[in-house]
Amino acid sequence: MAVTLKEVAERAGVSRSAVSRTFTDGASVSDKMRRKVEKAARELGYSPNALASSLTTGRTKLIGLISDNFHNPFFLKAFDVFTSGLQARDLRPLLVNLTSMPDPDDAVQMLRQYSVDGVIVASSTVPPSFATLFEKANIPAVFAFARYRGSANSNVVGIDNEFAGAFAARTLIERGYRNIAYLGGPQAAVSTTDRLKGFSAEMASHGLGFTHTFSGKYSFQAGRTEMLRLIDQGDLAEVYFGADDIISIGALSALESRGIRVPEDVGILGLNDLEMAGWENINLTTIRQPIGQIASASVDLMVSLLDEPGRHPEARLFPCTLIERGTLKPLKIGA
Amino acid sequence: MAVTLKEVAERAGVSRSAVSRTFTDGASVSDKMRRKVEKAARELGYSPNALASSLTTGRTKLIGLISDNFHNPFFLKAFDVFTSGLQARDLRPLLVNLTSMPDPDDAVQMLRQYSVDGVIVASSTVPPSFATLFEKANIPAVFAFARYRGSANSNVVGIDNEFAGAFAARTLIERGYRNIAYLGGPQAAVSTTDRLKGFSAEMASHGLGFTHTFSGKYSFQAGRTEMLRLIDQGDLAEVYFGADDIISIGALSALESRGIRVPEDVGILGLNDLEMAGWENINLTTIRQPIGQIASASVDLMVSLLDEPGRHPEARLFPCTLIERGTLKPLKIGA
DNA sequence: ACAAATTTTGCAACCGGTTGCAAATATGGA
DNA sequence: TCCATATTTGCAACCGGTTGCAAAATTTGT
Repeated sequence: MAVTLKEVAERAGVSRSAVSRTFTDGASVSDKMRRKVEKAARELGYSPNALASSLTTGRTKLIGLISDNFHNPFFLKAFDVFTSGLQARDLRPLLVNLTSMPDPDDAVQMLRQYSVDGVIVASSTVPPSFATLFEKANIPAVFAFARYRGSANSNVVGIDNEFAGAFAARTLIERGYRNIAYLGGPQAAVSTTDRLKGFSAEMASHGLGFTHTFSGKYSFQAGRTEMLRLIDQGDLAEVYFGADDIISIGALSALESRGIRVPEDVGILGLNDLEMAGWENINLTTIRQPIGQIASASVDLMVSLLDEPGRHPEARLFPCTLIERGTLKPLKIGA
Repeated sequence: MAVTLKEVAERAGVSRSAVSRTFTDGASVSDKMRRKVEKAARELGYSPNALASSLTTGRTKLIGLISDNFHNPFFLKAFDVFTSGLQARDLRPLLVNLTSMPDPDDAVQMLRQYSVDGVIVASSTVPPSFATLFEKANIPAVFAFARYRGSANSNVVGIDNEFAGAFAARTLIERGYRNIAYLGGPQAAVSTTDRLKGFSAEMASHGLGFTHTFSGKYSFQAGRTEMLRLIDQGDLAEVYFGADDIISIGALSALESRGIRVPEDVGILGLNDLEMAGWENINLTTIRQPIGQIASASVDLMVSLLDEPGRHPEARLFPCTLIERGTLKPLKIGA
């Protein structure tokens, strides 16, 4: 159907190799030849078949982009940066939606079949099997928004979730809160559990206890439902650290719908700094995770991995900062 | 690097064709043979190379998914449905972010090189060149959330934007509003201009005039900025139809930040019914565009196109419904 | 103008599969 | 049991490119 190299060669009256060479840069072709071939190619509307060439070159320029979070708006930004970053480097994202796969390991299998050059896993609820499966398949993998295992044995880009949890606890304590609670995302998400771990350690180091609960998903509804449950159960804490903005915004909505004032009656601290957190009608105080930087660094790391196959696994962690808005009582000056 | 068909054939002591056949269903292989081959394949960890086979079969099962809207959360939902729908049908989405391409036509070129079986264009600001380019390249294309041209000469799935605009006007007029304005998205988006067209016609048929302005993008900030401009310019209308929820929510935020009450001082009507529109802290009255259905129908249509190449172009349009929330004054009973 | 060095070109094998066709094997009927 | 028929298997060519190698053409030096 499509025009092939052979047809171009015939029309230009040259060998197939010659045509191939004019379309691979760095190959030796005379100007005369190049012009002849380009003319024929233009006339025929030829464009080389990337997949056929991948067969011999061993590179498809396909990068698997795996995610399982299509409910948190956070990922739209991430997708934007991932895709434009990959494209800018002449790589193409093959998107995999883990949510709708019966067995997550099928994703690995599928990406193998499509000979992707590498994989970016953008998820914090990723099955632990992934790292080893990709390693066994010899596919370089970058885990974005994932857990940093201390001894970096896989490529990780993100924040230090334990640190972020501790930072949250410290922030709340500094604000004078004592009756503090942790409102997590899904228990299966390493982001939620690691943040809890750091949060817990920091609380303990101040001699404070706290309660914690989980929402089933990283979604508005999950956060809202969980907070409604807490309200109905009575005995609210003075402040909640929601392990993600989308959870926190859901919680905020639950509080509002029950007439509980924020931050006067209950405080909320989020994490992420979603665009929505800054909307006037939400105005959530939160800890900022630099989403764009993380996505962008993940692509950079992927490219390094491709250039330098034997490379040591590396973790790239970014700092978090507090974004002061309206859902926490202010820091008392001089307190 | 990876295990090939040939190695499996050697280990199983059979021909390469035999191995190929056990992995393509509908091929004639005896049970004995199948078992032998599967055993060898399992031992070697073989998985067939989808790209190599595409070379002879002419099908890659790759579907280009083109979009240029990575700011409107609306698309996250769309992506979710697109990707899971495609996966469920054994197709793989190759994502293209138009925003970051210097020349949109490059996208077509790229997708040709990767021999995609089809393309889903999810955008309402798509260059008109696309339809013809894909047709010339003989790649079936579905335009989701796009303009329905009356005489369907391309495959379109979405809503009837002119009708939706008229519906909006009618709704506002029924509510007793007379000083009405239209707050559009980007002028380049056919969704914005078509909605305006229908809106305009309906207003005219009631003998009413109205003003309209555009926001540069479909984004919160664009809507907010434009509404701030309108406020500062003085002379606000009684009600605004925001051509998209994200624009409307931005406008809402602008009004709130200036102490203008909604719906008492100014009314807002959105379009889309984003998840956020339903959040208590936003509570936007809006016209619902069935995003999931549209995405899902787009995938269905794509599959039909693949099964039946000579098929006539078709438009699938979905109805819109009003979602009553808190940003419009109520319909007076018996009025 | 000629030989040596350099560049350009084409041949042919290969990448990892598929598939039409004919040979080989299995099945059924009498 | 033997032959006709149906099924399974392997051969070899092909899909659309790439690439090592040697032959052909060009450039360089003198």
